[in-house]
Amino acid sequence: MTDRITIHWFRNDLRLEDNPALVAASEAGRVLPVYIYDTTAPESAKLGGASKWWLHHSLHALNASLNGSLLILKGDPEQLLKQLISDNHAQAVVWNRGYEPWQIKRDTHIKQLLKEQGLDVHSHNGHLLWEPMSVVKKDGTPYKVFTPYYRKGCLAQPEPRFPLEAPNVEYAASETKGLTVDELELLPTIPWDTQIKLMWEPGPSGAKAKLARYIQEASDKYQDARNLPAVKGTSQLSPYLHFGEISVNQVWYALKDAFTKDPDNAHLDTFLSELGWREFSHYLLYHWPSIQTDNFNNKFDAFPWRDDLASLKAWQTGQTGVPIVDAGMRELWQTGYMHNRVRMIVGSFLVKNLLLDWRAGERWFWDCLLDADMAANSASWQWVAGSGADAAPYFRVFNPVLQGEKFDKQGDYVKRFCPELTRLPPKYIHQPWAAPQDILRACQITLGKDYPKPIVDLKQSRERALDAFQQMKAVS
DNA sequence: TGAAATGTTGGGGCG
DNA sequence: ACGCCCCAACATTTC
Repeated sequence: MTDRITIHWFRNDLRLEDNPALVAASEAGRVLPVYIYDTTAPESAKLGGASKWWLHHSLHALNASLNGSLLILKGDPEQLLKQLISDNHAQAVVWNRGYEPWQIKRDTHIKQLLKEQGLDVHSHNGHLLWEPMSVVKKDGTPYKVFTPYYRKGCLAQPEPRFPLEAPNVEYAASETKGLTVDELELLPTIPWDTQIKLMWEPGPSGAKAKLARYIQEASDKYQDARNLPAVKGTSQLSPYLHFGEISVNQVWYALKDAFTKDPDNAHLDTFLSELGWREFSHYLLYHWPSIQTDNFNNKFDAFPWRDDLASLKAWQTGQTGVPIVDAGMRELWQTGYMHNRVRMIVGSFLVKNLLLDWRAGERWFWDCLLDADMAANSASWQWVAGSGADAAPYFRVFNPVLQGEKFDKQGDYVKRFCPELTRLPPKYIHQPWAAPQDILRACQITLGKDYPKPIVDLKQSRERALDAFQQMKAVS
C-alpha cells in the first residue's frame, strides 16, 4: 500500500487546500504531483499573454508550497501521462474536472484509455459549487434563465462541500525529468508586465489577502463601492478562482460566515449571487459547448455587424475619444484587469456604438485579461451583446457619458488612465468634446492631438444600433 | 447590471 | 379667489 503511487494531475486547481483530488490521492499512498502545459489545446483555448504571465507565477507559488517537488511537463498530456505512469510505476491518476468542451473531450479520452490499461482513474469536483450535469429542470432540460437556475436549481440542492484541509501528503520523487517553470517560457519577452507585477500576487496567499480585504471592506457598509471603478470595491478574486488558487467553496463559506455575523449586509448577499453567475456561465458552456463561437440566440446570426478594423483598433488601444471607454481599455492593457462596471460599458460600446461583433471583444479580452476564463468570457460577451441566455436586451444601450457621471463622478478613474485629461473639470471629464474652446485651451488640450475626437457620435450610433436590431428582427 | 421619450402630477407664479 | 400655464419631479412606456 505504501508503495502505491498516485499521480495528481494539477490543472486549474493550483492549491493544496480544499483540493478533493489531492485529498483522495494522499489517502491512497504516495503522490506524484504533475502540471502539464498542454500544447494540443485548440487555438481558441490557447492561453493569452496575460494568462500565461499569471500561470508562470502561480506555478512558482505551487512549486514552492510543494518544496520544489512539482513535476512540470509540456506537450501532449496523453503521451506524457503514459510515459509518467510507466517510468514511475504509478497505479492511479486523479484530477479535478474542467468544463471547457475540449477539456471534457480530452479528459474523457484519457480516462478511458488509462482505465483500459488497468489504472485506477478518478476525477473530482474541485472547481464549482454545483456541477452542470447535476442541475436540470424537472423535464430534464437545462435552465436558460439565471434566477430559476440559481434559486431552484442550485440553492435548493444540498449545501456545497465545506472546504477540505490541506492533506498530509507523502510526495514521491519522479523518475521522469521535468522542466523548470522558467523553461515553459510563459513570461513576455518585452517587459509589458511592470504594472501588473506591482499590483498582483498570484498564488493562494495573494488570494487569501484579497478575500480578507474584501470581507473587511464589505463589512464597512457605508460604502457602495462595488460599482465605482475608482475604488477597489470588487473582490479581485477572479484570476485566483480561474486558476484555482482559492476554491469557490472557500470563498462561499468565508462570505457565508461574514454574512451570518452581519445578516443585512447587502454587499455580501450580492457577492454570493455573483458566484452564482460564475456557476451559471460554466453551466451554459457545459450544456451549450458552442457558445464561445456561436450566438446562443441564433436570431443574431442575421445581425449586421460592421467590419471596421480602424474602430476595433481604436477600441483596443483606448483611443476612441470617449474617456470612460478609453480608461477601461487602457486599464485592461496596463494591468491585465478591468473593473466590472467598466467591462459592461466598454462591451456595450463595442457591440452597440461601434456595431462590431462581440467575438472581436471576446478575443481581445481573452488575450489581455489575467482572469480570462472561457466560460465567463463567452457568457458575459453574449450577455452584453444581447445574444446570450438570459442576456441584457440588445436595446439596452449604455450611454458612456451618463455611466461616467454616475459611477465616476469626479473623473478620478478616467484621470488615472487618461492623464492627458487631468486638468479637465468634472463637468467635462466624461465628454471633452462638449467643453468650450476656452476651457480646453486653459486645460492645454487640443482634441485630435492630445486626446482623440470621439470616433462615433453617441446619439447617432445608438440609433444606428437600434436600427440594426430592427433589421435583424425583420430578417428572422 | 439603461436611456430616452412620453405621460402624469402638483406646486407656484401670475393675470 | 380662481383658472391657466409652466415646468420640475416622478412614473410609465418604448426602444
